[in-house]
Amino acid sequence: MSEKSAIPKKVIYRLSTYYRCLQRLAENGLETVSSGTLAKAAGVNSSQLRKDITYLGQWGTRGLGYPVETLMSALREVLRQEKLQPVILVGAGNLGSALLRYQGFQKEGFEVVAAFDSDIESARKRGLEIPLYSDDELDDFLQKNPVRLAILCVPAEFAQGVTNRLVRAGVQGILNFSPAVLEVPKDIVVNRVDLASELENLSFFIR
Amino acid sequence: MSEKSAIPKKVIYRLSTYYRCLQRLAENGLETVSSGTLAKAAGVNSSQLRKDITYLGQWGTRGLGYPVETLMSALREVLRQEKLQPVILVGAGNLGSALLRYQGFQKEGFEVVAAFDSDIESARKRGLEIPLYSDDELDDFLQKNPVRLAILCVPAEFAQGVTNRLVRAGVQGILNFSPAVLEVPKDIVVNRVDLASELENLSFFIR
DNA sequence: TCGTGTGAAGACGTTCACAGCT
DNA sequence: AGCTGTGAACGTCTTCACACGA
Repeated sequence: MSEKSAIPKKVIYRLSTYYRCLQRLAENGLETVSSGTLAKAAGVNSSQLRKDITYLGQWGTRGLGYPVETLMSALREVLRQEKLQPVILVGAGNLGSALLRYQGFQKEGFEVVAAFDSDIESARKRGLEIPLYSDDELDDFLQKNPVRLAILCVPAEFAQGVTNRLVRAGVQGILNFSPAVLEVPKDIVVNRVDLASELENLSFFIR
Repeated sequence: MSEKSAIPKKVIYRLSTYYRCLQRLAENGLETVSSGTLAKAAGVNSSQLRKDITYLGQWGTRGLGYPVETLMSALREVLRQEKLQPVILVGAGNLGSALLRYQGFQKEGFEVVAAFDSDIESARKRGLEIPLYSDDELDDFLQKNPVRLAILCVPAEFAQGVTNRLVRAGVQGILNFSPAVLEVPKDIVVNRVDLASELENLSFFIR
């Protein structure tokens, strides 16, 4: 994990949640909000929320609460939502093309600029609107268009190989949807999302 | 969270990972594996792995390691992978229908038995092969087909309402893809997967 | 000697409780 | 009085280090 910032990963996730809650409050015309109110909306303890927010500096007014707009722009800055971030997606199979059709990333400030697949013909058949390239063109593409974030949806057995190429080409963050555990240099960040594990986990905890 | 079991949530996630790593090892004909080897494959510390495994009982042989097959069946039992689990999906919009096309849940022992959407006509146009119903039929369906797990992909503003109906109809675990924070009775388990937050998080930690 | 199982230590994250500002 | 900011207490998770069995 990068040593640049002292904000823990868990806090960053919560800050995203706070931001979304603030958006709703702002839509309702609210101008200030107390830690208690915002905490309830975000499903956390109010002192945790206060502590999380002090990572951004001191924005609150004692006796009053936090100014909604100011807090939101502080969050946007920390979360790098200020500008559109380009992202590539590797592995346009079932899950990959599913994610491409899903427009949620775009809405949150990310633009998927290209997709790569080893079997470009099958991938084409899925009728996607994003520029689609063969795996072989990955290195070329990244040389011409430096992109720092990649979404990885290839089968587990290819995940490490593709990862190595991504890292060599300068990608610094990988959102890994394959069930594989990736080995990367320690300045590269990997977030794994394992959909099957999430269901498995639920299935364990119900009764 | 259910009090039935003393195994922490984080451990359950790791057990899923160990299981997948063991599958690979078993394919290669390995019969026993040491904590060190398996830990490396799973990307964790070896004493953590040993501690996690003792939640299942004592399966290892000192000086030798763990018997691969035995350990796998112990894991299958704990993770409830023994039998196919029925699941419903609510919200067949962009993300929902994307997940339906993705066959990964099926592969891991879950069967999506039905999908629900408020706008059944638009949803039909997406050409899905799973039985598709209107939201109104949710309660009826669950009365006739008790299902304990639901995947929730509706927009944030409808998430709490749908959740309430799911809970009333007997659903006990919800995999929540909407960015909303859900309020549920404490015997109901919710796992949230927020795709945009995952990218945001990466984007924060790179440099 | 090799590798598990585990108490103890340490790191990390959360909650409490209250001083101090408005 | 209301609410933030924060040290201190508490709890949880991870790692260490070593006794003990094969």
